[in-house]
Amino acid sequence: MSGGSHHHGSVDVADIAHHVATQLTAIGQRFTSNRRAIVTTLTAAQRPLSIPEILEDTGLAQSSAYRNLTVLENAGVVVRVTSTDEWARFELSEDITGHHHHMVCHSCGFVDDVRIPDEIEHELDAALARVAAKAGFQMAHHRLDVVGVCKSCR
Amino acid sequence: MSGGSHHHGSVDVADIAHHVATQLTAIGQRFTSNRRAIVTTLTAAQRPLSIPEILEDTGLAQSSAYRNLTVLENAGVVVRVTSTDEWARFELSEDITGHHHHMVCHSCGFVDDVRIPDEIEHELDAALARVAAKAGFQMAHHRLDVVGVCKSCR
DNA sequence: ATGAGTGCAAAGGCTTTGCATTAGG
DNA sequence: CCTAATGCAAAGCCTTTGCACTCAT
Repeated sequence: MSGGSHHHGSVDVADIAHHVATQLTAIGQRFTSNRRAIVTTLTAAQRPLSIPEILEDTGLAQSSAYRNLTVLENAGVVVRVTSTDEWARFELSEDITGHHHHMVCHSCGFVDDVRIPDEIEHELDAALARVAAKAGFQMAHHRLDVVGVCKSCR
Repeated sequence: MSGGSHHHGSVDVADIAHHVATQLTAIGQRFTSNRRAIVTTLTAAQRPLSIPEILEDTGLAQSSAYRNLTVLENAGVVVRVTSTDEWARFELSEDITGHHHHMVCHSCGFVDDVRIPDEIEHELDAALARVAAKAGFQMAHHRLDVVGVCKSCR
């Protein structure tokens, strides 16, 4: 409801639901209450969440969580994030949150969002596209993680 | 034996075995023939390999591969790399190969090494350390992947 | 001889899938 | 009504572990 405007290319928080509904409709899927619950939880978290965290917050069945997250992933509104532990994490796509990167805790697997200056971002992206193309690789996007120790594990 | 000198901070290829032996000894482990086979395979590959690839190349039992890779990881000479598929990949540590990043194929999971100009690397590292610290995160290192489509999948 | 390493098979743990039931259009 | 979604339980799949055997010191 409030405080979402510090994201770079994000849609306004109040429009997230509408955006998600549109994306789901586009692939012939409904915006059910469970899917709404997941989106609400992810929106509030402002960071990638693990399945246990999502289940605790939404009360969904495990299989429903996995299945709906897959649907939301196919709709392009959720992405799967890799941490250092054995759990997958899920967050809203950059269409919604704006481009950002992650800090992952090597000790507990906690993941938080982080943003770097646009100038460095652009330089980096250009350099990556260049070296990738030289290797016959067609770049879609880049992933950048800070690996380290989080506040609570220090 | 030849052509390893283009790595940035790498040890000479001929010294890898010696380096690995030293690292293993330091943690009270032996440099067995299976471990030597894994190191040889990873050295030749010049890119992160999956377990099936390692097994095919070395003929090891699956459990031996996993166990020895864990030992080599603890010795600091092998690192586990995340791709887009369900398989873990393993490669020699940057102590041996020099600092680099990865291009991962979103279609088949193939991973190859890639390097970016030092200047950008340093800028990036400084920026990351800065924003991480501001968030109470102690950065150990960064991970940077190009995600896209590899030569064979285009 | 003696402890580490090896390989086979079984178990673990996250994720996916089958199936009967429920709910939304 | 009728298809999609849900939840429980079971199955899958990568990875780890138990255990007996082998090898190196």
